[in-house]
Amino acid sequence: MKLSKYFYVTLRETPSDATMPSHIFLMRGGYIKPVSTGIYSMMPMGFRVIQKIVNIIREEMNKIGGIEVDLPVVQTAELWSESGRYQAIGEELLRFKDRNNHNMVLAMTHEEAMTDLVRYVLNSYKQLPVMLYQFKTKYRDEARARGGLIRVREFLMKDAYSFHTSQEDLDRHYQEEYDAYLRIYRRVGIEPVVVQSDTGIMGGKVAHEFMLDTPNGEDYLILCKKCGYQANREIAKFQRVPFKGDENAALEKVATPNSESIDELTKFLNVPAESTAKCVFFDFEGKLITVVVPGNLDVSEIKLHNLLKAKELYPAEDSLIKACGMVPGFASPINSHDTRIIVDEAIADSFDLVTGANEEGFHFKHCNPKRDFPKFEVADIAEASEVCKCPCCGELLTETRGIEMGNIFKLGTKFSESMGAKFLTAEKTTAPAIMGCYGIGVGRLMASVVENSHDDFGPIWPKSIAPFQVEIVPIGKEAELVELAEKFEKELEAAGIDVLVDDRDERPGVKFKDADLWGSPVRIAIGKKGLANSEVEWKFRNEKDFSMVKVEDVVAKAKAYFAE
RNA sequence: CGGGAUGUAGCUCAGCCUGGUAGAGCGCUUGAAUGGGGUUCAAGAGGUCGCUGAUUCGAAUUCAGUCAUCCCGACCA
Repeated sequence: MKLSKYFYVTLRETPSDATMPSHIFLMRGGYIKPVSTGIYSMMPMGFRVIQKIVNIIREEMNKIGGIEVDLPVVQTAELWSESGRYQAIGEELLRFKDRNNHNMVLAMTHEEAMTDLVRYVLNSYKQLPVMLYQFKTKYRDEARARGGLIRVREFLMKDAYSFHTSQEDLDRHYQEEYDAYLRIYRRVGIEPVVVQSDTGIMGGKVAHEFMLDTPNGEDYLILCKKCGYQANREIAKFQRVPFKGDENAALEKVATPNSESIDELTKFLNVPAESTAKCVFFDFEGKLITVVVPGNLDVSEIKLHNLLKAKELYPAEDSLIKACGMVPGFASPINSHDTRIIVDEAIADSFDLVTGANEEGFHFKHCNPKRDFPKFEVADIAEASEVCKCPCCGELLTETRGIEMGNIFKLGTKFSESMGAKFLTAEKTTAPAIMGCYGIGVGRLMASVVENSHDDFGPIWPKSIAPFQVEIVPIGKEAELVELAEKFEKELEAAGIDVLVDDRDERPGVKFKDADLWGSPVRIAIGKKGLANSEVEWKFRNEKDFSMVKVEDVVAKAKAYFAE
């Protein structure tokens, strides 16, 4: 490809609204063009990368028996009502009416449509297992799109769905998907961190997320460096270390003026945070939920969501807290009423705690929850952090941040049951198919690769997905330079290598800066000086220095490098 | 949905406080010199200052509303 005939743009300056490296370089290199919040056009440079990622994923899906299909984005509300998700999902699902006034949605995922397809065909256990997948646009009306392609509203996703006759067969295939995912990420140069994750609106029990470990990540990950326990912080478990002082000491009210926060309280009383019981309040369907966790930990709202099976959960207003007999800032379940009390496991086994007295400016010392609290439930409700111990081996946990590049779920029969994707077993009984689903956001993966691999000048693409694998840069416009560039272009393309020739009448500096933004693994500069010795300059994008290569060796060297 | 900020040339921004003929750099067009990390010179093209309304003799500038975009938080298969 000759650059003079291509459709491209590069930006000299960083767009004012971009902060993440992937966003900056995808904009500056002319890979993407914003159209609206979280909605982007793919320009030719970006589309080339997307297509290469798609091909890698397709190869790996086919390897494990996947069969490609293509389902619609525009779907009826009726279909989503069958699974219950038309009602269960909030504003993230974009709803609208067609000209006949029918309620419609833009699909944010395809479990319903895929289950609908399978039930149309499925009769017998002999047809299972089957795994269907597609590359399809999803629309999610995100409350807050951000970070270029990291979190968008419209995006291309590879979504796969498997259907099985038994849990064992799902387990077997789930492992195949897991392994295929590892191969996919490694082929684009990323070693993912795989964590246990929440199943959210998908339902199901087991799920894993494939994360890029990066300080720019939106998700928090809890890792054990010793035994390998890895989980999304949302659901991470940890060993409780109950605080145990004097079990029999009587409640004692102490004045704690201006000590509304745990920080102020522990300083005032000179006690450790883990010896305090912190109350956090939520409004669940109009009723007050009182959650009690150790003062050094936070409540995991996801764990609470799952425990309550809540669709919506909000922080409680002070008026609601007071109506139940508690005083914000000085609260505890002691003497409260009309509230469901959920106590973290650590608190349930602790005693001699400091907690609120439900009176402005006062706390209780020596609180023993089992003795002093009204009836309460015990649950794993606190959020894991770096002060917590591994649930498996007891080692101190570490925390890092990640970008979710993909996920896999064991769905079970949530959709097949509700939508009637059933089959006749060998025993002549009817059973719903057992399902799994597996997703990869293609654009987010492209951005993740840039986050993972770039320098101050642009992306450093792996050769598997670089828009062009070789960029040829003639320095000057003498006929012999141009002719040699064309010769290289023809011969390399004949060898199946993607080549970009910068045939513009531009200064070398301009060409090199642009080449860095396009990140080809190999750059070949053809200059008069080198040509005097029949040599050209060969430079790897990920190395600082270049080497001189004889003109006659260039094509063979490139072939060898890209054959690796 | 809360909090903060920004909308002026293709891009990055100044001008606004204190109202009076629309600015710079880069990019683009033409010409010339140059030619190994965004070179230089000359001549040009390009903007109803996000939109609507109000105040005023006069609004990019003041006021009100509205739309859009970004950042932080909430939310997020």
